[in-house]
Amino acid sequence: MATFQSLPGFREFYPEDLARRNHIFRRWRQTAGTFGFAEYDAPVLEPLELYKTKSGDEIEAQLFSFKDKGDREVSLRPEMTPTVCRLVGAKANALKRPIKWFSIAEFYRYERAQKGRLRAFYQFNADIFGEPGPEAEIELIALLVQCLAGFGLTAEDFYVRLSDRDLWFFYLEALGFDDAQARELLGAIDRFEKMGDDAFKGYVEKFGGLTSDKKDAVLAFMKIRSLDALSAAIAPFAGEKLSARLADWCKVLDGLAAMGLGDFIQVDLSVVRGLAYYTGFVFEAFDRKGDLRALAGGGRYNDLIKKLGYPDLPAVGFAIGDVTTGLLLEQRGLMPNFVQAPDVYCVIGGEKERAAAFGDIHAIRAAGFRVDYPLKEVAFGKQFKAAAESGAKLALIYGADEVAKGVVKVRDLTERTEREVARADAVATVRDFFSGS
RNA sequence: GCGGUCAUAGCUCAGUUGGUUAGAGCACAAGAUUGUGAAUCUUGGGGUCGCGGGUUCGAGUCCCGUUGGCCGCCCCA
Repeated sequence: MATFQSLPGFREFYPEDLARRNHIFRRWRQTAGTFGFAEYDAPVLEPLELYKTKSGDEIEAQLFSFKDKGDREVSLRPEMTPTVCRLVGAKANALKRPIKWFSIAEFYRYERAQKGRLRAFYQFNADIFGEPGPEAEIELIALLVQCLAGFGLTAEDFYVRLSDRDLWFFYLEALGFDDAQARELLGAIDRFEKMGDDAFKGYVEKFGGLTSDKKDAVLAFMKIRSLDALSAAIAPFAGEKLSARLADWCKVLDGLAAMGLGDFIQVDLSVVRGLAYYTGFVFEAFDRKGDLRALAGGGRYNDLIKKLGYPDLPAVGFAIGDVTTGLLLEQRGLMPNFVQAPDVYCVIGGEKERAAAFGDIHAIRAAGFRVDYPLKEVAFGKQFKAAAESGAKLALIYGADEVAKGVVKVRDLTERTEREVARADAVATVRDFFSGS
């Protein structure tokens, strides 16, 4: 038994695992490119203060934080948002708007690992800065959908729940709650799906009770699942603010529908997101079966960049995790089986023939084809077996007879046919074979 | 941080009321087989039975602790 293990919640990527990870990353990167997002990267290690400023001192319990040799308080990054806010904030006045950026990076959180949730994981992050209108939400939610649909997932497999913290605050204010009460209630709503009525215990303890008619009003708002129901619910409090907000909602839903993505979107006011810094639209992606935790989450955070000490810059963004995405793709049979098959496998008679084969092997590789061959002298029978098992389409046979004649035997491993070609034509023969197939 | 549950070969697992030197299949390697394909047969390497302690003449098996995995709670950027 091995003496050393990887740390809890950390993964090791054997070649097959890395092939799956790369498949996910490749699709994300390609999709973000088609949406006109530019890729960036940033340090893995950051000053601890960056996260405390953004999320409060309590966050330290969830961080991989420590003191470095220069006595600096540092932390491995638990998320990208503060970092990207710094990058954008530092050059806020020099960057062309809208700023559309994405990254694929590893993050670290000191928490108990569970299904779909590890201590080290990758996220695709996408953000739009400098656009206060709902057009940014359309663009980002469309990107989110395509980052999952690109794997072959459909509206049967996952959906995006869309909600709005601004509307919640308007509504709760109209019901007579102050700001502190409203924030506590949003926390309760966030937990309600899991805990039921117990979710309101914290509020009752803090503010000494919740009348049943007000609680019913909150629950009713939370159960809203359509735009019609939403506009009906806020109609009694109609005002300029609310009608403008409703217009934003129409814009987002109409825009996504015009892109053909209507089936992926579900109005769902029970989504509020745990974090306090979200300021408007918030959204989360889930699998339809509902046996996985969230696939992705995001929303608008217009005040955060200013809070970190930079110019006032509106922002909206989301992140998709690699763990849950991978689980869903496995569940739906959408994770391809990756085999590292060579294009060509060389069968080599003996040490004398090896030199001749080496010349061709290198030339064919230089021409861009994947070539493999046995490193040691092996019986012919074994080599043919190895050639078949390798998954190569073509075998090149360098036996004593062929080398003496100045030819190489080319065997089509699928058709089980073979012919001899002049050694000088070996590269051209391989190229022709693969350009024709 | 809390609770439940599990841990035997690279993988899946068997291992009797505690009893000799811990097994099988798959995988890997060698041979049968020095010129043609996923077969077959033979053979081999691989285990401090997660780790530490205890009970016992004797522990993979029973007890305690610990580490790790999985599931749930807290949290979820």
